[in-house]
Amino acid sequence: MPASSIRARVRAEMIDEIKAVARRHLATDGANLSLRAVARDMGMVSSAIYRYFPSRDELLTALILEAYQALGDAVAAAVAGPDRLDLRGRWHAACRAARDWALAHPAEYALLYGSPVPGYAAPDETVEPAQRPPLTLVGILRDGLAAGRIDPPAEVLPEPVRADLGELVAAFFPGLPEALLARGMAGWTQLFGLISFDLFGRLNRAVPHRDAYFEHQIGLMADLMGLPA
Amino acid sequence: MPASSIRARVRAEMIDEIKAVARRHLATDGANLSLRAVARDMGMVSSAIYRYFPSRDELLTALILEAYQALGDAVAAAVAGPDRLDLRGRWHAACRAARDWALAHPAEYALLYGSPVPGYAAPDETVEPAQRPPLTLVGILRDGLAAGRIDPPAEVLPEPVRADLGELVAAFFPGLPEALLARGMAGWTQLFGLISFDLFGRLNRAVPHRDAYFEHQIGLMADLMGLPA
DNA sequence: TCCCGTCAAGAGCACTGCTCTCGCTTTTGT
DNA sequence: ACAAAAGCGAGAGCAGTGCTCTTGACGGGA
Repeated sequence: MPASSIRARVRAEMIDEIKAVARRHLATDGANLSLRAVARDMGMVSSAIYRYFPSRDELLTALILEAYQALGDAVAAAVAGPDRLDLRGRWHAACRAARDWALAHPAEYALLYGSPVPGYAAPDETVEPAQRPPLTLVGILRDGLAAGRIDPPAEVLPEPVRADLGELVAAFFPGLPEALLARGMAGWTQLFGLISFDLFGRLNRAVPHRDAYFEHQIGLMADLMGLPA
Repeated sequence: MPASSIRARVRAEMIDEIKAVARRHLATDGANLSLRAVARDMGMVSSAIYRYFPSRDELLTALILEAYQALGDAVAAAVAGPDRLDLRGRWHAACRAARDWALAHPAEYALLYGSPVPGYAAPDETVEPAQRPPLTLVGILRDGLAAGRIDPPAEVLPEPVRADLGELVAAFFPGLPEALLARGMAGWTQLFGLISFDLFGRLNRAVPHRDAYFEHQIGLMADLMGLPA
């Protein structure tokens, strides 16, 4: 008796192939990719797809999970590249990795960070992978603070904000000043905004040299977060 | 002979009603609203809609244009409220107006700033209205600089960035230092990111008090842009 | 060997955007 | 005032969609 029966093996390969074909369709059709078209591309009848994914939304969820995984891995790998205390280098590397991944997989990025798909509600299993990129970014600040290379911001946060961020600090970065977390989240927000504007064509006419623009704007946020030059 | 014939009057009313019904459907169906459903809601047959909008995309374009107009008006009105030299007040008012409009019209905001609709290419007529909000925001910086209340940033921009932003400066804000424009665009990017994260549910679990969070993060960007307290 | 579970296939339902034709009414030109 | 032209709603129809259900064939565990 094989550890995985022939059936199970074939089934796993089928699922992988469906996801691969669906990813291709995602690039042209966005979130309303067609199961029938995927089935056609695979030489099967549409109803057969439902043996592997009980609905179109489940297929979407699988693609979303894989995309989060890929983006999270890319950012994590980038952040681990430079010396641990080269804060600015790590910040830039992480941001660049996120943007590069997005430019290489625009449809998947849009699926993750674009408008929510009308009838679709992201299941809970997506929340943890979705948190990885911002957590990785803020991790740079944690490291810098621990090494004494970042001075925590002087400002005191107004109350409801401090309490909310305090919960996040307690859960993910014990000891991190809330004001520093706030600046880290600003950096993450800016990164998302820069990538989205770029990808969704908002800079098309205005800024021809988008790589350089991105690097500079990312550097501005590094200043705001207090990363030493 | 009436200045506008009965037919023309009825036609204009029809177009308005179609847009109104479509806006309602937008809220539930997002960008894939259905012409047939709109027609059903109006008690007509689907083919009749095509007398008024030659395609679904044209209807979308009309909705997009009106949405840009509404958002642009809201931001412009907010910016004109406070004293002209109350830079921080104007910045906060403008950002708040944009967010309020987005929260009141989430589907329309998603149409403007969410993932691009798959088969749809925004016609040229949308580019000017799309520029209004950021131009209004940077206008605050122009006013502050002219009044001597903002010190232009000390940094020198790396070359391709300076040249690109120089074109924008020449076109829209003659005399404005490119570095200041860069910071204004960072503010606009951050505003878009904050609203999107809020609207697309990315803060749901993490930040319960989103109004206060928004105000604080917007204030951070005011600091970055050099707005005096 | 037998039988149960899995599979692909096909038909079918309700829906979509869009086109075309058919009559009817309003507007326009003479 | 009358006819031609243009605008209009209704309906049928085409190709496509997600999804369900039934049918028949095949493989693997007992």
